[in-house]
Amino acid sequence: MAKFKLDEIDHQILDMLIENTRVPFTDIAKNLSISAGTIHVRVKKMEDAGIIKGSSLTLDYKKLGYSFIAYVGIFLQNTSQTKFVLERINEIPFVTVAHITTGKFNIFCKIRAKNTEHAKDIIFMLDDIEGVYRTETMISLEESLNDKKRLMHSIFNDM
Amino acid sequence: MAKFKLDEIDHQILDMLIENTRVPFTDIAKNLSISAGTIHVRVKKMEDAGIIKGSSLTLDYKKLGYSFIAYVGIFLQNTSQTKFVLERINEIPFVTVAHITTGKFNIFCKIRAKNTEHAKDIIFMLDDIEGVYRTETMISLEESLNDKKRLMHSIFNDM
DNA sequence: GGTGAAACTTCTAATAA
DNA sequence: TTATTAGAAGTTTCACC
Repeated sequence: MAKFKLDEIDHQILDMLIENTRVPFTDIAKNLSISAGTIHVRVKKMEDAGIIKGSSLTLDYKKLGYSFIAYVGIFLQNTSQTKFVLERINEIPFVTVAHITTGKFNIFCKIRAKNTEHAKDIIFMLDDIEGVYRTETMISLEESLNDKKRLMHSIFNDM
Repeated sequence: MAKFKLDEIDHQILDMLIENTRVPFTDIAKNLSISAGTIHVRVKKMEDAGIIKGSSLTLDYKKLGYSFIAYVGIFLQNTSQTKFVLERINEIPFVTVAHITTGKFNIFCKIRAKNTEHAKDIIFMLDDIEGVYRTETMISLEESLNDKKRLMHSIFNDM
């Protein structure tokens, strides 16, 4: 996958959009002292290049009653079942992300649940998938998300 | 944390905004056959309630040259150092999320790097934090993200 | 590459129902 | 709570640097 070249202006545009995707292009334009038309063209270019894949809301799942997070490591009976099991896992909506991994586990996923009771149901669903040998759960007591903007700065300064 | 009540209309508004935060309110209004003003009021209400915490871009990190993902489990010498170590971890921009966990590890984090060489540097940084006893790395060979919209449907239908 | 202005679209807040 | 409305604001295109 080729590395796409972003210049300082692209980077500053991304910086503002990362914080708030609905910030008006006119505001970005004022901030960077360039025209709104240019912002539009550059954002479009980054979208066309696939750098910007989309945008999404950040929701407060705790307020929605989903405050339980856990990671579940999955051991398979046989690695040939990886694809099949992964597909089954992805059918469970409360699994937010799944990885095929090297190391201890064959598959590794993150779940978001209402509470321990609900998490238990989800883990049992994972255990019940054909080909799953056993699972190992790590409950998150506290999540701390890192700043996306800071990651982008690091990426950018490395280019 | 109280569970916030969303009705069917709120839910459908979120559905559209989750897919694309810049979708015009007039489009949402047309889709739901209600006025754009109402969309505006409802979105504002969800923002005020903190349900919508913000919005962010989905970027293609692979295209930016960052295709390496790994999870790192951290064992501490002493759990009293948890807060201190977590703070040091959060200073590393390539750590995208960190959790205090029960189970095998004391702290568990996800890193995003350019390649194995770069990942090695990050893991060494983690190892070098005062209070870290040892780390265990799981490399992601393939990541599959679950659909946010589907999670919201499950949450919504459960209300 | 970028600008600036025109034409078009969307937002937002006040008012009314 | 929702709809309407109208002025303000934002987006997008395009001729021209």
